[in-house]
Amino acid sequence: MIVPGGPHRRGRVYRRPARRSVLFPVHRLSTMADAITPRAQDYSQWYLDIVQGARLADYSPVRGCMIIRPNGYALWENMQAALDAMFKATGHRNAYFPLFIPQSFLAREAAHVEGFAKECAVVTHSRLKLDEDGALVTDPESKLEENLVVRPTSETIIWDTYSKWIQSWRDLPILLNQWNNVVRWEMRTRLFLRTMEFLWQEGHTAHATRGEAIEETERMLEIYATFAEDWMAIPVVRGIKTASERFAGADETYCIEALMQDGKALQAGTSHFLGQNFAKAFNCQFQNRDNELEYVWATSWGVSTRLIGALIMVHSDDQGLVLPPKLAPTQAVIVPIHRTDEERERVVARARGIAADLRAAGVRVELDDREGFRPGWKFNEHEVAGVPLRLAIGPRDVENGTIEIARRDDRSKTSVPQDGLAQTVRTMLDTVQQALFDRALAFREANTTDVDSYDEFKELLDRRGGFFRMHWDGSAETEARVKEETKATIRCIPLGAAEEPGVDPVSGAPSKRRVLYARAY
RNA sequence: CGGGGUGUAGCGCAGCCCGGUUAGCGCGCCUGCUUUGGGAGCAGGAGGUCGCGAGUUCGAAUCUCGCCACCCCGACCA
Repeated sequence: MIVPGGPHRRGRVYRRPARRSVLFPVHRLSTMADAITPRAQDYSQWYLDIVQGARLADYSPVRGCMIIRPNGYALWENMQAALDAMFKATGHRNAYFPLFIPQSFLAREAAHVEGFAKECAVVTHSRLKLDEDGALVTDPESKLEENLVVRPTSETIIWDTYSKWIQSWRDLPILLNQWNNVVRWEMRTRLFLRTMEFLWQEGHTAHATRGEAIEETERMLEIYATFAEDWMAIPVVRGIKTASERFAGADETYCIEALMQDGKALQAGTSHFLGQNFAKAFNCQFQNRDNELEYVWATSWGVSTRLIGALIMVHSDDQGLVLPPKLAPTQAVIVPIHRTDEERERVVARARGIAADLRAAGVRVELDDREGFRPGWKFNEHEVAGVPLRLAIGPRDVENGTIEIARRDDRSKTSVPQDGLAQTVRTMLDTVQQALFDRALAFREANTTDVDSYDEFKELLDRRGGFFRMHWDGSAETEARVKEETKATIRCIPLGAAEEPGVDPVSGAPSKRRVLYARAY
């Protein structure tokens, strides 16, 4: 409802829950006002503290939506740049399709309707008016002929369009991508991981053959996996979803799954082989070389700002955010240290020179010469923000030709010569990037367990979580039973795993292979 | 939608039981001085429709009723 005479704003949405001071007394020292809740104490609060502390996002006046702050958006821009280059390198072009979709479009593909109907924002009117009491209300006169749905994804409007664009095999393939926002009306939301509106990219391709479409689906999955591992430093399992976890309207859903530090899985990207489902729903046919009419084969694939959530949950620690250098908006920050004005002048002059050298060498560097903040305060701020390297330079360093480099990931400090610094920094950034991946991989391996007994599975799942490789008989019933009893789901059937006949420990039925189980976000 | 809780300064809270001047405290913010190699100290200052609306009362943050919002737990999910 709209409150007359003022903006509709009543207190904050998503009030930060009170710290559990009864269970965990938090000694809030005056100097530690923004302390991050330890990860081991309360993982959810730790996550929220990092998002707030690193200024990645803020809450919105609308429940379930978020404001992405400059630090968070810069991260997203770096992700976009890397992914976009990979999409272009594989022949894709960007385009833009509208936010609003005629409601009737959603109804065309049966599985699609079922999957999305319950979470659509619907536009029914086109204007507001003031009523007798001066309150702003929707004008009943402006009711739309047909409701518009705010896109939860764009398959329908895209396939309506493709059906107009495609007549001949010569029109294929169509390889498009779009960077946009979508809305899914979620019950429970969490910053970055699940919000009602989110930013993502959605690729939509049209192909003449089934084989070509499957090849595309797999190619894009591999791009996502490469991006996750090489850029985000997050090891992922490539796999195929079971029927129950499949995208609404897909014949096959491929995914990459990552393991978070609390032992829960996160789906980090999906690539769908849509078969001819949307082509049939939107009557999209082409004439092949033999002059026959055929339905077009489709794929779609996407990753979202949820990746930022993954980044946080895989690498960060109790000091705050930890970012992989390749995606960090600022890769190195220089903090000058000085007492007197004279010292300040000399130190900052040297720091400027160093910053220029680093910048020339392609390092994203920031010189933090703000006045009114003490070095220790700056150290902390950049640490919470996840800047991979911190360079501290004081009067002694200026004299000695040295500089102190502190690594964010392992918090080690070393003093190095200013000579050849650009090379030193670049090498260290590479080292950090690799170290983050290695650490995440070691964690995942230590938390991936082969289990052959349902009891052992349940016990380990409760005790420490992680990925479980367990035999599955392939039935939806067994899958549903495990979900019901343990809240764990089959994250995927890993690709490229050797067939390994065995027995499903849940049902006792024979199984062809192990699948990956976990509790998931 | 069911169960539990909370609304007091930008943030975190006290005050409410037992009504009584100008509603406090910490952090943050502003100004000045001293500081500056790991979250500084002192002094001064700004900042409030006590969620909203009725009622009781000489008097309501405090008592009563109604409403609203949000949080947590459950059913859906990139």
